[in-house]
Amino acid sequence: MSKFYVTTAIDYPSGLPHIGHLYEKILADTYARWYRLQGDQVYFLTGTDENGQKLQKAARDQGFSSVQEFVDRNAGVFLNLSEQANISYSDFIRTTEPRHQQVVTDVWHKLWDQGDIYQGEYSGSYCYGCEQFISPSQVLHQDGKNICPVHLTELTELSEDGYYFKLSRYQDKILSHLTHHHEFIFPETAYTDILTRLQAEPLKDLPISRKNQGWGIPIPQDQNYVIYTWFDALINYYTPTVSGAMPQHVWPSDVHVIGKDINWFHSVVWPGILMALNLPLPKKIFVHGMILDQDGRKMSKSLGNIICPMELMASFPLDTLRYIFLRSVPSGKDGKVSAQLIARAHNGELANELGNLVSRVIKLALKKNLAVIPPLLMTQLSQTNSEESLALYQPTFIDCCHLLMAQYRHDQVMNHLFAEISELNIGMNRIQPWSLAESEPKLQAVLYTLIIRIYLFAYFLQAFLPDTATRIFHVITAKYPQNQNSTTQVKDILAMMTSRQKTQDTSYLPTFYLRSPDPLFRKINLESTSCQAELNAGS
RNA sequence: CGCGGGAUGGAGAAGUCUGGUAUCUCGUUGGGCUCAUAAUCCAAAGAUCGAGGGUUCAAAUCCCUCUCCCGCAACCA
Repeated sequence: MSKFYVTTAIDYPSGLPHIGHLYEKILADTYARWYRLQGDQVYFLTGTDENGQKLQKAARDQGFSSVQEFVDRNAGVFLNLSEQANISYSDFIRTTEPRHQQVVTDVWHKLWDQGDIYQGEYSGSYCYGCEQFISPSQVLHQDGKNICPVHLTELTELSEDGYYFKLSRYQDKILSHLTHHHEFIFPETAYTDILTRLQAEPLKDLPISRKNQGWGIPIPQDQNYVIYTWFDALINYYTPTVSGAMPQHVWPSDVHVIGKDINWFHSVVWPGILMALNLPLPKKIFVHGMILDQDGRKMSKSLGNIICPMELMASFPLDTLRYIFLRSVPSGKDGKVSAQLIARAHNGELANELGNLVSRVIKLALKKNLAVIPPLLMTQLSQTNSEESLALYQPTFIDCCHLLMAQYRHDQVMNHLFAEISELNIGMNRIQPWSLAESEPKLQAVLYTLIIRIYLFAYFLQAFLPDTATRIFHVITAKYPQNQNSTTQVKDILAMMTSRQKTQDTSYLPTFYLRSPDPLFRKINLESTSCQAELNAGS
């Protein structure tokens, strides 16, 4: 049994969750569920990034006297998002927790002792209004002056003492790791992006301290400073593996699921820190795309096209949202999402194709007095197979899914899975089992084939649409020849099917018990459907 | 000349590396079936593959130029 450690980025709770937060959690959750299904020991970390001056400022602006109180409240909102979305995380980390502060402090000591952290002077454009240095990329230029993008006032050129992480020392190692591990960053575009930037100019050391204004993790030997948020935030992935929440061997992580705006930190800065600590690097940085609005524009407050995840979840079943995020948004690329697109997929692909297939198969069986369907002899089953080309099972199917999941192409796995549904609908129309008499063995053979394939489909669907899978299992239950638990049984069946397909042995196949189904997906009225957020946008 | 991605039937995408009758989904139109959630199945119509030029027997695909859209640009997290 192997382990699988997946993380999301930790959310910065200065504001409310947006649709990207939900998307990222659903992605990570799907991989967690997938590997759990394979029997792996899965660790799934998500959480909140609670340090930084921006939070302190947000708390003050919103009239909170205590930053901690503000942070507690907002972290609760994000925790609630994960709960509402049924995210199967195993640990929720908050960077203000003592366990994290302890690990960060230890890391600081180690890096300081070995000379990877040093004191230096930082100079840049400082804004007294923001009480911080403004990044050169954000500074506005007007009449030869540097202007603060927030306050629109002139910036002051200042220099102050601070602490630096010697990132430059690891330039060659990072570059070498990237060139030798093409698979380190997915997708390709995110990989080349980082690589070209790394090759373009030498790495600069990273300033990792800020003036202590009463919020943040203090620098152990210098209480005048706190640790720069990014430096402590990245370490969150490592924290649970040394603070006892997870076994130590869980590190290195198998995948960090992140958005592209923070790719640099995860693909360059984080490896640098880990190299300095002499720790193995994550196996993969999975950079997902952005959720865009119907017109392909980034959602932003100024455009007024924000879709609130909570309202989305109130308007649509969770599995419908997962379906859109996992299938319609291509893995590693941007994708468009709108209430209309969601409703269309819900009614078409989910209700009409999947929901209706389950319904028509079961109702047909019940009508033919076959509420209990035992497996037939293989000669009878394979007759259906050869004459009507409706196979009991396709051996390449599973290998294909595994391969694609390992390549983080969950969207293509969804395509493969739902191709099953299409094939079964087509096969059923071709064979027309409703015209067969109850007494004909062929009827039972066709129904058995249809049902076992829906059953296996539902088994894999558990990673993607867990609620739907559960409801399919509710109407199709399987009883196995030996009394083993069903999870391992399905894996056994698959193995058996692969190895025994050409033999006559069907003794390992389960008997299916059917129950009259409620609709898996109720239709959504396209006209009346819209999210409150979209109404607000006035579109 | 900062870096990168994109432009393909009405809509959304695949194909581009490794040139060779342009594919899929939705939508539209016609037909079939009646087991099913007015569902499903079959078929048809519809694209000079962003613009221009070049290489080639042959270009969505390779080369050059241009236009438009979108990200990123490391001390904001």
